[in-house]
Amino acid sequence: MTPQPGSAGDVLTLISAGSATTRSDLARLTGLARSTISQRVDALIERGLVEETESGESTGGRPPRQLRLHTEDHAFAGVDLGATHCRVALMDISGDVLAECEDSMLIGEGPEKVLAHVDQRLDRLLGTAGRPRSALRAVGIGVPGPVEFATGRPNNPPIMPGWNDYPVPDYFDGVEVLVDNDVNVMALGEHRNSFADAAHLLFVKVGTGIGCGIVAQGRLHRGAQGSAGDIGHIRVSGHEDAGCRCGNSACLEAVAGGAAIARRLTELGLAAETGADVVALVQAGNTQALRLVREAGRLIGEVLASLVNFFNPEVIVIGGALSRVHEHLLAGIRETVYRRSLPLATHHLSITPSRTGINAAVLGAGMLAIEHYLSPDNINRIVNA
Amino acid sequence: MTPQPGSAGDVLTLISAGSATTRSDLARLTGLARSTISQRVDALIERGLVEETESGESTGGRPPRQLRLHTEDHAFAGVDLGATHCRVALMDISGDVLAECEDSMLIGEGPEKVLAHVDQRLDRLLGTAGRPRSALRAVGIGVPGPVEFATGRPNNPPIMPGWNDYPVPDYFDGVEVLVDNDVNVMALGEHRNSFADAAHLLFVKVGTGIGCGIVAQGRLHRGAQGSAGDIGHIRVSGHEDAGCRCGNSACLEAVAGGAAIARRLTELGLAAETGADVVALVQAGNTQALRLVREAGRLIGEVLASLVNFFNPEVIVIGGALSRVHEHLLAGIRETVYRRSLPLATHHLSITPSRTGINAAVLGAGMLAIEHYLSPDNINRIVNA
DNA sequence: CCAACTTCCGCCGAAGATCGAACAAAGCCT
DNA sequence: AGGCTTTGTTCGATCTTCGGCGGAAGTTGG
Repeated sequence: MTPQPGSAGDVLTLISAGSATTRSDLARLTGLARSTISQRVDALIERGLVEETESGESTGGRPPRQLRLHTEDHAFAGVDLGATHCRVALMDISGDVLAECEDSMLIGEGPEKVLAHVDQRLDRLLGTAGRPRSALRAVGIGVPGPVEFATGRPNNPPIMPGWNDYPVPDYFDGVEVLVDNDVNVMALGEHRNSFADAAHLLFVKVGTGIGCGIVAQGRLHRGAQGSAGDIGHIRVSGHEDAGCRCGNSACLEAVAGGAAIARRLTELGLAAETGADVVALVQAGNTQALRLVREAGRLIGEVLASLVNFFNPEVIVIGGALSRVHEHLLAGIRETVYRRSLPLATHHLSITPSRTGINAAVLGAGMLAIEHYLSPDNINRIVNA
Repeated sequence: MTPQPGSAGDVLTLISAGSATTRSDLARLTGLARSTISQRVDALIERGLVEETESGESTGGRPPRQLRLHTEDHAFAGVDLGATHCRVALMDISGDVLAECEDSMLIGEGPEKVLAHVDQRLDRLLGTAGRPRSALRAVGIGVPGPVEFATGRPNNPPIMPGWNDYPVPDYFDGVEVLVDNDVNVMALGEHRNSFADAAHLLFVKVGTGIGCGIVAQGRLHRGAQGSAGDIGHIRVSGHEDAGCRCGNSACLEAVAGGAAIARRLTELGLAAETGADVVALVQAGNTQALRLVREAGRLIGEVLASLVNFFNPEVIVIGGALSRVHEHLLAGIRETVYRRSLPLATHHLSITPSRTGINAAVLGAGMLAIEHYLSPDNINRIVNA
């Protein structure tokens, strides 16, 4: 047994969160002696996890030496797998993107083909960024379906033929792989990049379908079976005629999802198949499409009103393909939520479009990887190795 | 500054959770050396927090000395304040009830009167249990309205005139006081006493109104403004004519709460004013009442179906006055939830009546107090004092 | 019944970790 | 220039933890 750890991990957590940028900060925040802090910081610097930059501003005395995560030597990746696309971003340990790429790709081709594609892209991005493969510490992957997070196995995903129960992390070796639902990683990405102060956040993805990622107490809530946030099949009133692929009727997704709007537009004689087509029509100023999007917003708002009463989040972020026309979507959502939710819950609630936009998923997947690597347990393991 | 804490709190947490009953258990679970554990346990014993009982079963060698929380010397109280009643339970540090009492009492009489009543009852119970007032370490109070938990001030409670913003903890001195919504403490009580293994639990109280307590990751989720779980004002479809006191229509509470059922029965010519009257009619075998309760179950189930998709709990517990006729209520709830929620979410979901019944709130309020006192930070403070 | 074995637990020296004080460094202020 | 303030390092004292040893207290097997 090694003697006594000495938890350098807690110190690193404060540095990575940006709560502390100097040794003095750390001493104040942890209550430990300055000498102890220095010792721990030295250990982190020696392991290449932290670096000193030039001196900062003096506050009347000796200027403090700034500390930050050592952004060389390590790399992390976020992978966003959609039904028809694959985006990969290589990041340094602070979450900054070093290189990224996007391809169209069919997830239905099965795990081996898709993951081989991902692996190849990882190598290319590492080359672009000039880092060796050995620098890659962890990879986060968001997939369009339910996943058993602990094992990284998709759990009966409806639109991922061939992936059921496939152990994704086993495909890669020498690097830790975390797999989660795409909406969850989008919620994480948006929270960490834009709303890190919010304790409770909902990320609503409105695309072909509708899903929701939940951040509670700053952490992802996945639920008992990892199926939390599946709001696409919540019933909305007054649409009993709308059948859904899940077998029920009046599901939110079946009346307000991108596919549903496209279908309605088709019935009206307009050419629309996907959410993207709907967006194009709205951007072209088509009033029918605009009306339907706003109406979809109201329906989504009806469901969100319930969830606001139940969950009482601080922020609701609207993302996904249809959020490109978020003015109209948000108008409908806000209108309904503020009318139907309790004042106490809505008083400080803000409902905003995604700031990270199309990057929400890759960023979130990368954060999943980085936070896993920076967890105090893992860092103590590294420092005491 | 004191030298170095030495976190005895973590050890105590394991003992109080029942995860460890011997020094060896603790060494195995924490990974610390046996000698270190012994030292910490000694400190806890010296402070009167832990006691040794007689030896346990041998497993082939010297039998271990059993450890448990020292149940003398400390006392905690749980208080359940309702609109018309006051229940107080005195507990030892392990959560066992030493003495309890119940009175009718009108919360509308205002905080001074009500809290004086509570204080007097506390003294009486302490006398019954033969413990001095100084043994009382913390008190948890559940109140029928929203509370700012951090400060213990009710937040515009609709049925607690005179209590708005009243600093409840300040009324008591020499003892820590935690105030929370009654549904939250009921959820905590049910979780800790009956479903401690469940990570995510919902407690639905069906009484005059309808509310929900949320346990996520084993901890209460209160939401951003402390208003989480307010499901009584979620809209249900097909009841737009039912006006609610909140100003909206078709609220769950306005169509499925005890008061709403009573009103419907009155319209049918039956004498019923409160939820208790409804229960009496059902127990007397009245088929109209029975039908309405079952129908209320279906409406509640409709809302819960949405929440199951969203939150994915392991357990839903049904409590409150109407759960006395839970067979009929549950039938309606189960029927709807299993039909309307996704299979992945319902597969391992159990929906059960409250096991702690009328005691849920006092027990939960007491647990709130005990867990506050046993939090590692607090224990380390005590041990290093 | 006794010896060997297993498990539990306290004692103690050694190895770390942490602290606090003293000191050096590096800027600001007068 | 000299004092003040804040930062960071060095160093001995103190505290915590470790791990080995031996005694305690059972079980198992002959």
